[in-house]
Amino acid sequence: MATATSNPYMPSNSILSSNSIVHSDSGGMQQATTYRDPSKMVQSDFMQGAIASNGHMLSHAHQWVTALPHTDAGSPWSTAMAGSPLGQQQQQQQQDVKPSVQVVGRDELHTGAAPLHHHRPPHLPPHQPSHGGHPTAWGATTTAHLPSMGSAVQPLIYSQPGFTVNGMLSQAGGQSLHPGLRDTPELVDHGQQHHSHEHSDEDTPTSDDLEQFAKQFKQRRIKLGFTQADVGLALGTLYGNVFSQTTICRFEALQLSFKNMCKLKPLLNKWLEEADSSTGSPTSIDKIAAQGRKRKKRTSIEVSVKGALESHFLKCPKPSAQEITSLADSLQLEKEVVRVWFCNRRQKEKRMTPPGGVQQTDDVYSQVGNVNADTPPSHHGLQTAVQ
DNA sequence: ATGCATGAGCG
DNA sequence: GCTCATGCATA
Repeated sequence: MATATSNPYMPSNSILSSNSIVHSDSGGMQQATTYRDPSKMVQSDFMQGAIASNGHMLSHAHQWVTALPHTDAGSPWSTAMAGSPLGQQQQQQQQDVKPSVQVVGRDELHTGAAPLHHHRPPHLPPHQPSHGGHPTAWGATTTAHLPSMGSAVQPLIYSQPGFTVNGMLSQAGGQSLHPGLRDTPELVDHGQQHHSHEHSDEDTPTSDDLEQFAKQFKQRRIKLGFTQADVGLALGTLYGNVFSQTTICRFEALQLSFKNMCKLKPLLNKWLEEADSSTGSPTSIDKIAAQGRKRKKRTSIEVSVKGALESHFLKCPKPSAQEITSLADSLQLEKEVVRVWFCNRRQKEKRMTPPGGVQQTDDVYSQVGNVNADTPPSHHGLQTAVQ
């Protein structure tokens, strides 16, 4: 596995910060937390790739995992991404890790990809490592947020017209989820998206475009022999923004918000072009070295408890602090856990592909008010088929 | 592939 | 405290 350690980014301060905080959180007794293991290795592309080889994990006991490998490293750009420099990076180590070896997780297999070669997308010298890792409560590294894209650099247009979620719908752009939401600008909306269909990346794509692109993207990616993790890493070397396997996966499955999909599409599109044009050189980026940081152990909520939460959610998606407290109390969960659960549940509601997978039962065909982006359901190919 | 978590922003 | 973008850790 290679945890190489050689990365351009991140010096080595990492390892030291680890433990110390064990912090047993409040109750501590969550009934269901599973204590598993923080394996100490980098999991780079783990699952997707082959689990075969390793796969073992050990278990530790604290709740707060200590030092995990964290790829934050990839995120050097902390806030300063402006233009900085840095560059150099050495790519490479030895490569080919994935394609061939890969036992290939899922997709790759059935689709039949049998990549023999790997190409290596040319890396550009993008980010800079600066980023100070300021230790925060328990850890340190910063998070990877890219200010850059969010605001300045990228030209995105956030449109979020009537997009809302198809599944749940909340008709009209004002979705039911209430408040805050994005600012909801009305900027886009008017004009523009209706006639044009094939926009590539410049204009705001429609849900259909995104769905189509995602599907195509996945196919190409697989054909080329790259895993989702590879792509995420490549984006970092190419553009300075590293993404995890999770994000790529969610993009392909349309499990991101419309806005987020729009933001990522151009990047992935570019990678695609790069990828299929460059045939041949193998590379594999390095997997970033482990970083130390403490993260709360993932709480595992029992099914029955989940059911209860789910049912409360249906009644009230946004419980007040008090309600959360009492709910937490009755379910014997930490308040924070419950709060986060609701946040995540709400977020799920906003994805392009609805939570239950179930779309609104009825009119899938008769769409009503969505003018533009609207829901993909119509012909939704739903990712179900694929993955 | 997904569940729970973190953290930047924004009130 | 929420939303939103993201990701570690998991199943």
